[in-house]
Amino acid sequence: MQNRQKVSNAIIRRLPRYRRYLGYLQTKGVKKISSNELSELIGYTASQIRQDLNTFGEFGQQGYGYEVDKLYKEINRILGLDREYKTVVIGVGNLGQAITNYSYYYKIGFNIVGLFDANPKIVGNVINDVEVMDVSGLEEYIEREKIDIGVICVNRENAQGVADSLVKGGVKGIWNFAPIDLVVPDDVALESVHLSDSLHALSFLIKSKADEKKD
Amino acid sequence: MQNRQKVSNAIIRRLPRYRRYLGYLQTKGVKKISSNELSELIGYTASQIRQDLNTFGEFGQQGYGYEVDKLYKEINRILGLDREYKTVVIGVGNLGQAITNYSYYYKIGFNIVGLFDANPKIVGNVINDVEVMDVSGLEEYIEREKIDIGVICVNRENAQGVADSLVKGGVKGIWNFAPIDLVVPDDVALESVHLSDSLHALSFLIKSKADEKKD
DNA sequence: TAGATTGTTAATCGATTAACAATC
DNA sequence: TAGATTGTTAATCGATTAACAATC
Repeated sequence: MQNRQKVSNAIIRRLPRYRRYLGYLQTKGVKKISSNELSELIGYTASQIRQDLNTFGEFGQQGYGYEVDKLYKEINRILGLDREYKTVVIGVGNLGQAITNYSYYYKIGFNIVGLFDANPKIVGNVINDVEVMDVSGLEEYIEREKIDIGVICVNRENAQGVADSLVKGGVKGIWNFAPIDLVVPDDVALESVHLSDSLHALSFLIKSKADEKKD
Repeated sequence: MQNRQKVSNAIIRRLPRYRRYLGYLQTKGVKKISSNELSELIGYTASQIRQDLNTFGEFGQQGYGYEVDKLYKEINRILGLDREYKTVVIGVGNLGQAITNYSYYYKIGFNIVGLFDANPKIVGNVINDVEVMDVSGLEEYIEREKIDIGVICVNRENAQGVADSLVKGGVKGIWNFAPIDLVVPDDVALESVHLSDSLHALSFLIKSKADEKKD
């Protein structure tokens, strides 16, 4: 119904940030906010904020501003956070466990119902009440349990294979932490967190700032 | 010397990706590559690749292409990966430990020399041969040991305080994993990994793809 | 009503792509 | 030399910002 014209990536990346600030305003008890006030807080121009929001509907009131509670709810709905997602994590090493615990702690609808690993020493362990299963049964499990999201925390070499199993099993989205660009069909959502890319960008920024000082 | 005109964020984000693919080509024994071939592999247009590279110098040879080894080295240099960084991690919970181990494993110059936590039960533990210190001594340690990078893995509430200590101690860059937009002076590099933002973007993408199917 | 602020169109800016001359 | 491919300028595209009419 909403996105007849595709939403640009730039807007998609700003949406979760709007959500964060609106959540913060809620805890502060703020009831209404204008695009100008929000601009000061979040750092985008007021114009951009109004443009962004109007991509999805008319949430404000002329001469008044936006109701914080209402806007927060709308953005949750736009982001698809008004429902629950059955989630599995594949690869229960350090990062996998951290993500599992993180998601467990921060979860707002991302229920980790299954854990998978290839290491027989780890299979059978229980983390946050969920038993670690052998990765060989992944595809069948995804299909049977109608899993929505797979979180890939295995190494680079095994990541594409795991992604293939997830796709065959029928997941709707993949959250990838392996340092590789996965190939998935067009109807499967893919979001990758490339930690090393991020660290290398930091390194570049450090170098740039050092160079600036030399001027 | 290099960036008289500021390098756009879009380019900065592509640089680590060039590095990844060039590293891959190296392991495959590929000696030379043209912007067209690289385009096919990495998914950027050949034109964009040439534009990006020429921001930093002339690395190719007309009529021939680019030498993989040389280009890889150049990009490492551009990214600032031709040196070592003394790094500390603050907050040794699940995520902090995962990042510590990850960095330890993937390190190419990011040496984790110090770990800090506020929890007395964790202080004194040893992880990868590094002892966990009390966060109260952070600033003094940063200054004394001339630490380059601080990795923030504490919760939202304590993140800005830790960042302030890091800045006062004199770090050059901060890698932040807390779900908050930190404020740091202009001469300190800041790179944040907002895991929940990333997960929410995934949620949005899943919803978008579901909506597309309804057409 | 007058003042404020949105929703939306128009103008600007920056990034990407195309084209081609330079040159290996 | 001829063919290939870079380096670089020009054209296009898309995203951001400015402006303002609509309206609460």
